[in-house]
Order: sequence, then structure tokens, then C-alpha cells
Amino acid sequence: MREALEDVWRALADPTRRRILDLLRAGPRTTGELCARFAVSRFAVMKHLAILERAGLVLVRRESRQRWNYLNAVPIRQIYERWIRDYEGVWAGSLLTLKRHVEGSGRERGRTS
Amino acid sequence: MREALEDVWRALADPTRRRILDLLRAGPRTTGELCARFAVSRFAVMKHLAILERAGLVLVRRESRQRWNYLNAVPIRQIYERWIRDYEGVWAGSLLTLKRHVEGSGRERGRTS
DNA sequence: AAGATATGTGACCATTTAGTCACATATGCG
DNA sequence: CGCATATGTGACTAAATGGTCACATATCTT
Repeated sequence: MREALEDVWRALADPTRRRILDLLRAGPRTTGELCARFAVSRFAVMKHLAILERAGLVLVRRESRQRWNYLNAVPIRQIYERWIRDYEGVWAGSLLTLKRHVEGSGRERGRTS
Repeated sequence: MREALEDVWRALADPTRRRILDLLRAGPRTTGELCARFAVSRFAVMKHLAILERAGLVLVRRESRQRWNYLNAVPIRQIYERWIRDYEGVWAGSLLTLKRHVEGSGRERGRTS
């Protein structure tokens, strides 16, 4: 697969969509309930929900005339495990890099490869 | 501050930029070295670097006619600590949600708030 | 000084994105 | 039935994005 997390990254890039996910952490919500929380139009929220659904971050279940949106945090976990986690080893090193950076001491490439 | 991580999220949304960061994990690189690794034009890479720099993910030090790009992983750590971490408690629950979702048993809202 | 190398800038283009309004469908209820 | 409610769709706009090419500047080397 061609990096299925691509849609997830893009979905998470928008602050409104992250807020939607934050709301869904407390439990499933109908589309109407979600719209009531945002200043933008109902359709704008629906578009965001469609993007979140395509990314697999939101699961939808229709019940009569309502649409229940469920949070699925699994893709977020994958983002962490497949990418962010790889940077844990550099966190401490980054502070050192910053220090050398401001010191401006030349010729300290220190590349690993 | 008005959520300074906004630029970081947007910067991370692009796969080319994430690849640049992956390269920089092994150590600092000049702009030219980075360009050689990508199919897109040199200027496209420079634009990506500018976005990464604005987000604070890349620190730049000029040395004579070269520009050394350093990885700064601190914003990535903040993304984790201020957002992703909050979802750890839901990872297990998401599997349960998924199970209920496919079962399609109505009326199990189970909201916390 | 001259040329090669490394990076910075300006102008432009195509596509995507986030948003709008208006209208359609579908369901619960009196 | 008829109406209110909840969600789905179509058409459109403005701005941001990712990309290009051409040109400018600055520095190292001969």
C-alpha cells in the first residue's frame, strides 16, 4: 500500500477537524450536534466529516434519520508508531543541535551516515 | 499564544516535507544535498524548507555559500505531548467502538459528558 | 578577473481546499 | 397527510498550495 496514512496526515492538518476529533473523544455525536459547536456552516462541517471519514478517523453509523459519528483513534496511533516514535531518539539531541546552532561553531557536521 | 503548533501540523501534512525531516534525522544537510534526493525542482525543495523553517522544524545556519539545515524535533515532541498523547486512552476503546459499530446495535451512545 | 557552484527571488500556473448558498431527500410526529 | 427535523447534493467562489522557469546574488577556485 502506498502509505495509507497520507489521508490521515492531511485530515489532521486542519484545526477544525482536530477539534471535531477532540469532541468525539467524549463519545459519539450526531452531525447536527457537531454543527452546533462550530461557527462555520453545516455543510462545511459535513465536508470535514467526510474527510475524516475517508481517513478512517471517524466511523459512521446511520440510525433512522440521524448520523452518528464515532471516533476511531487507531490511525492516530499508527501515526505515532510509524513516524513520531522514530523521532524520540532525536528529542534530546535536538536541544544539543540548537545549542551548537546558536553558538555558530562551524564544521560540526556530525552526520551519522 | 494562538496555538503555535498550527504551522507545525500544516508543515507535517506534506509527504515531501516529512521525507526531508526523515533525511535530516541522520544529521544536517545542505540545501543542495537535499535537492539531489528529490525529483522535484530545487526551488520546490527550497519552498518546503522555508515552510519547515517557519514551523521551527528546521534550523538554518549559513556557512560561506552553503546553507546547513538542522532538524529540530522539539515541535514534533510537542505535537505528541499536547495532542496525540490525549488519545492514548481511546486507543483500546476505539477497537471496542469499531466492534459495536459493525455489530450495529443501536442506542449505545455511551457518551462521557 | 572569470567561471563554476550554491543559494535566494520574482512571476506565473494548476489544483486543491475551505468556505458559501440553494435545493433535495428522508424520517418522525401530530 | 403535512410539517418539522436531520442529513445529503450540486454549483460556485476565494484563497492557499505545490509546482514550474528564469534570473539574481554571492562565494570559492583557478
